Amino acid sequence: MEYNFREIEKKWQEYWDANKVYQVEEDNGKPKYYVLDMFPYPSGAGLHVGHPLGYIASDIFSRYKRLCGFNVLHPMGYDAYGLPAEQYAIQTGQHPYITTKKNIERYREQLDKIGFSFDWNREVQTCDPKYYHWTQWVFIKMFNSYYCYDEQQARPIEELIEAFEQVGAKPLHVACGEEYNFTADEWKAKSEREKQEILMNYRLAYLGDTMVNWCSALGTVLANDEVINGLSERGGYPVEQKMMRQWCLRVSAYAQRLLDGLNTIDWTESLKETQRNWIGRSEGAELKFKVKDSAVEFTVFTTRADTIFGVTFMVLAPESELVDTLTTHEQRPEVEKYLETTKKKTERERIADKKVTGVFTGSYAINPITNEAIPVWISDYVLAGYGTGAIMAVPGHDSRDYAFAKHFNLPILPLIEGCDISEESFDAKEGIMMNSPQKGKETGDGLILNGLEVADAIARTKKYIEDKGLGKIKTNYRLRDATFSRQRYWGEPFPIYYDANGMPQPIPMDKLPLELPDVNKFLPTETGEPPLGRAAKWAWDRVNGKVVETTKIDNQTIFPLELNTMPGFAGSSAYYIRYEDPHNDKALVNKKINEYWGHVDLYLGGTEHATGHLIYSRFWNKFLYDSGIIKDEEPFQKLINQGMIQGRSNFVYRINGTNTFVSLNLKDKYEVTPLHVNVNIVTNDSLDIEAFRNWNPEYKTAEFILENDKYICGWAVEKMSKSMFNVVNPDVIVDKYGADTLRLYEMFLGPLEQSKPWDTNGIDGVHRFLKKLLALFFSHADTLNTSDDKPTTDELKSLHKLIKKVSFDIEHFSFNTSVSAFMICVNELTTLKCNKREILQTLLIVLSPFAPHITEELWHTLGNTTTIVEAEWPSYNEEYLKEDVVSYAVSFNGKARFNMELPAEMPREDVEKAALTHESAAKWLDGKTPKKIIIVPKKIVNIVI
RNA sequence: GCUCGGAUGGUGGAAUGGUAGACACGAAGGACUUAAAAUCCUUUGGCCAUUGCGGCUGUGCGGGUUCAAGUCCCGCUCCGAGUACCA
Repeated sequence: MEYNFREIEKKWQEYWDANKVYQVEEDNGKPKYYVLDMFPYPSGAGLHVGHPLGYIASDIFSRYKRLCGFNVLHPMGYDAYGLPAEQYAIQTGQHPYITTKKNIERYREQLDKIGFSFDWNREVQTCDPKYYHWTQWVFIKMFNSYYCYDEQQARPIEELIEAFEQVGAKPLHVACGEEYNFTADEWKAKSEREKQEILMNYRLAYLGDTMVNWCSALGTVLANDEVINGLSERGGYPVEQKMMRQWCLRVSAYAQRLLDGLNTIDWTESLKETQRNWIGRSEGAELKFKVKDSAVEFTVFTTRADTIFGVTFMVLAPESELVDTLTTHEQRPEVEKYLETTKKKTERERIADKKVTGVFTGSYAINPITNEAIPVWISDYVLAGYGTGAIMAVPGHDSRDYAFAKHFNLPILPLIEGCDISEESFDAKEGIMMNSPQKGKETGDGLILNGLEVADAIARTKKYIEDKGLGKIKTNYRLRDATFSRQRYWGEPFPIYYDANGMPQPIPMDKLPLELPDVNKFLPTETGEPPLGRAAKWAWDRVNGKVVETTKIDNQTIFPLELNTMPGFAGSSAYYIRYEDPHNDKALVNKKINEYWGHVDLYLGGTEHATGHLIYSRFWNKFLYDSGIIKDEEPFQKLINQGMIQGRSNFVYRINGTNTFVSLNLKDKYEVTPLHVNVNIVTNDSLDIEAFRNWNPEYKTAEFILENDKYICGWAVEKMSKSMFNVVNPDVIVDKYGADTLRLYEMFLGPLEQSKPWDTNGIDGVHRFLKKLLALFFSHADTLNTSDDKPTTDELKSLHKLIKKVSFDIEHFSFNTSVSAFMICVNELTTLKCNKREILQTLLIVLSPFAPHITEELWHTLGNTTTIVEAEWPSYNEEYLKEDVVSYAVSFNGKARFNMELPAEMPREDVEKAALTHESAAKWLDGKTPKKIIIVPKKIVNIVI
């Protein structure tokens, strides 16, 4: 029987498509299960062999859940806004929409070949106005909301206005960018414009002057997670800090809930840890310092309140507003010179430059506990964006303060008994306090920490600070608000126009979507405005509620529209919700439908989204939850990170100065240069010499020194990339071996969550397995050769062992060992010459999630008229797994020595006796009486001598 | 620096504290064949013995707990990932 996978796979893919086999609807009679893959950005290179890894795993799981009786939602779509299409547009003038559309078609073609069970009826594309309608809608809702800490949720902004009118700002406990203390009367006295400006500090989507990561090469700002080591994630261009007026999302308001939520979801510990670090909660205290001979006061944040007696100087960030106030006349020239040099440095240079720099302000601060005057310095090692932008420096116990003190010759005071600070600071939070206060410097009813453990000293000091009103206990988070503006064309337009006061106003919800306008070029304008500044038709007619020509702007009825667009994560933050109800043009999602599908039960994707998409999406989701739009607070219940597939590059070795190539194991005899060779012309590390000659004209006349008549290539694991010639397309594999082989092989490669190189060396084994499977069904004459006889015990044993193993493995995402189990089972059945219909039929069901095409084909060959998708997952029967005869391993002092076969039901004493009287036992016992005999359920008899 | 992973044959990788190396690749030998492909069979961690069918050793290194450790505990080494002037 020939395994004609091309014909089989084409036939069933067409059948599933024509009969809408994988379309799902809400069904209250069945439990739901939602399996989601991170949707891909459709790049021009197409899918490589790494992409489908997660998709195959999730598809296996979906198919399994379906067979178990769940109503499975398993959709797919495209994250279609992104930089590459726009960069390509800038270079070629081709509209990003065209590029994107073409790439999506290619992706779809590649995906279809692998036989996924996606419900394509639910496909979404983030660049589709019908989709981004709801991205814009959520943005307006965020604009019209603020965050209330008392209720721990987002509330409509009208409630805040009402509170201002009744009690003013001071008593409110809400998230805001700037602290206000106005009274209700003061609020009422403010102008409309002033009110709007104040409200902007409370909105969850707000326009704010913030330090942004500005990338001039890309001409846009970037979010924190898009910057890696001071370079842009895309392209690796330098990024500098710049003050800009930008749209931001108040993600920081949700910091605590984002942290708490991690305890309720089933993610890997390492991913949760990454998010915890990113959120960066730190508990400490804010402490007020008075400035000597001045009314000025400023606050610092510290987690080490216990070190207050070791503060020998203060440091301000260069960007701090206090710099100007605290700089004395004499110091001003020097300070200004310093500010000038730090401003010129990019973030990257600041980090890279390990040199200690700083300047004295001329002012002194008063330590609120010791009342000592200490100098205030400025240095760029203090960040403006964290805490208060000012610190109390404790050089004895902080390495950065230590380096600074050493450099500028400032005093260093040890505070912990027995610590050695002659070479470096003692940063550990442990030990017994001393010098707190120093001998002879005790004050009145002062604080005494000497003799306390650090942890107790921190607690005591915090309490003292609060009791005396010197400051307050404070929790800080590292998590910043997300900058939400991009100076780009290919993104969602903001549904915002600017009124006569220059204040942003959302366009009415019922006028959404606000469609992305056409532009003649995709670059920023000559005056430096974003590309949307080129749009001819990009002004808002408030009266008629529509977009009109830009030339008509009069700031009376026609207003300018926002020129920025939204970042990549805007469209990917709620796509999972949209899949639930993708065609709804009245709401993001119908409430009843969301009641049914709820959150994603299983989410599969790469770790690279840990601090980007997976934070934003959780934030976005919590906001929608607060607004009563969806029912679950956490979007992704269980999350599995599939590992990356790396490339496995092949090398040929050219003898220097010749066009002769020498095989791997002979290369040491020559002076050679290794060269990358296209992995697609190498099989099992053996080079296809003809293909190599044709690959590149340079090698047309190449000569070879072979070993065993073969040219063996060297190899290395590298990133999969075009330049290494190691990119493997899934289609190539599908054409050569079929989709079922690809699916099985990708799973067989190793544990799902582990990164591993793509290596086709073992693919023949998996392909062979499918051929063996076919052979079980057919006689040599290509005719179906199955029997309706009752299966034997051995056959049932083999089958039930398989069902048990595969069920367990799928639930635990251990797909690689499942594939092994199939191979073992088919080998056993082949040995048993099993052709029993009952056995084979069940085998097909269990295999079908992994290899849907061939199982479907055989399923029908056996005479079934429904698809295998409608079958029922079999349960296993322990009865069949019992053994009649048990093989015991007999060990002496834990070391196994011999085996013996005994009836399964034999009592313990008889097993012991059999072990001791076994002919092989005498040698090990050597006449001694055993001290102890242990029989464990694992069929091991351990005899302790 | 900090946090989290990981280390098992020539290779990818199996092993709820219980016969380490399942399964697969590769390699070697053999069968079929004029030959090749395909297919099938045998061997395959290392060392020794292979005209005694056995012995020793072995999961990065050093200790420990246990009748029994790849697995648990303590201390290292190396590799990978994330993160970093976060006070």
